[in-house]
Order: sequence, then C-alpha cells, then structure tokens
Amino acid sequence: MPELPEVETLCGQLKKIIVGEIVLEFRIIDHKLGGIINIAGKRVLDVTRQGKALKIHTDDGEALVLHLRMTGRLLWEPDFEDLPPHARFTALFVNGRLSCIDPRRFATLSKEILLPSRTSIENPLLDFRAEQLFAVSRGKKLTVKSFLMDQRFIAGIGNIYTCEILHEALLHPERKASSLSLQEWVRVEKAAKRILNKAVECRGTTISDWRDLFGQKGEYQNELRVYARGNLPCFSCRGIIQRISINGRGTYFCSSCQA
DNA sequence: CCCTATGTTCCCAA
DNA sequence: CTTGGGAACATAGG
Repeated sequence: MPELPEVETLCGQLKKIIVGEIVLEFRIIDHKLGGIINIAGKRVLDVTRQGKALKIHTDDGEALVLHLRMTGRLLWEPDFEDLPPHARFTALFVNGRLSCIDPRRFATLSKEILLPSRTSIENPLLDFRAEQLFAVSRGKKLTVKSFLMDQRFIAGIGNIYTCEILHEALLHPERKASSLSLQEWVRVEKAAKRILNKAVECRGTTISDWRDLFGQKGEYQNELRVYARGNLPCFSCRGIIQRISINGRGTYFCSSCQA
C-alpha cells in the first residue's frame, strides 16, 4: 500500500517521537518476519526513508530496514493494552508502543537495504532529473508506466502515483519508455515533483486502508485525477477515464488527453 | 466462486 | 546473458 509519500509521512512522524529514545522491548509476533533481528536495548539515532523502505538507525551503527509492501502499516499508541489486529511486531518505548500491522503479511524486516541494484534516482523528491531518465530509458522496450514503477530506475513511485504523474504529463501509459523525447521526460519530472510533494503534504492517499502513524487518513485521495476513476469524466477534457491492465496492475488514464 | 488490492521476487520464454 | 511478462506470496473485501 505505501508508496514514497506514505513512507515519507511515517518517517517524519516517527522521527519526532523515537529519535533519542531507547527500545525497551522488541517483540516479533509473526515469525515470517525472521526471529533474528532484535533492537531491544538500543537507542534510536535517526529514522530515514530510502525509496519505499523505512530505516531505523540505532546507536550500534546498524539499521532496522522495514518494507511495508502492500498492506503494511505502522501505528503509534501512547496508551495501549491488547495488540492491534494483524500486529506483526511491536517496539516498546518509554512514552508509547510502536506496532507494525500487516494483514497480508508481505512486509519484510532486514538489516540491509534491499534495492536490487544501484538506482539512478534515489529520492525523486529532490534528485529527479529528466536528462537521467531520458538517458537510462534509451533502448528500453518496456512501457513508460513500467519504467516509472521499476525501483532500479527511480525508487519510490508505485501504481497510484504513476497513473497520476502520466496523466499530468499528458502521456499514454503504454508508450514505450524509449519513445519519449527529452521534452516529454521534462513533463514527467515536473509532474512527479509536484504530485509527490503535494501527496507528502497531504499525508498520503487513503483509498481503503492506508493510515498514518496515528491512525489518521491521508488527504491526497481528494486530489486524484485518474486513479480509481474508471468510466468517470476526465477533469481536464471531459473524456472518459479508461481502465486497462499493465503487468497485472490496474492502470487508469484518459485516452483523450494522454497520447 | 469470481475479481481486485498503494509491492517485490522468482521463473520462464523470447 | 539479458529483458520483460506473468505467477506467486497471503488475506480481506466487493
């Protein structure tokens, strides 16, 4: 469920609460996460985001890397009793309890960042460069949508925000990545920076179950132009939003203004 | 029963 | 060997 804006939201909220604090107790509830990692007794030095991964840096020089995948959530409770439903691990601090909740159990914990290889763009909020995208996309036969979602090229963009970015950039999602001109990549850069930053301000997109660290819904669902709007009129041109499948993912676009 | 779901990884064919 | 597409993972909801 979480893409860059959602993870960035959790990162900022968590940083304010746990940096400088000691982990009093760390409990793995879902053993699928691996029983080896334990940060009990360590002090949190920093909380950072890399792509869609959240990193909790501790005073022994290590970092706990959490990837929430599809349905992972983090919940902070100052006062607490029973575990929340679908809790997968908990970390107890002097001022509250942090729980990872994940019904589908796809979330992963590790010590190392798991990006496949060196990414071209590590943080699209800051580093997004149209020239890089143009260069890297030369000779690629995949669609521009698959390209934007491929974490090896750009880390952090997922299905919802790709659809929104391509709509704002006026690009058909099935265009081959190699067919885009530099000028078209500039449109992608502008759209991505605006949308991702706005989505962070909005604390993410709550379509179904996304909640921030305190259980609050995001606000970016009110800004969506195409995602989950199949058969509805395009806000820009009044064409009808189409829904197709690309690599098995629901893809929404306006066939009238996205060429 | 069917399909869908904000992600990644593995397998296989071209 | 490389690239890209689909299945698998596990669960809930419509």
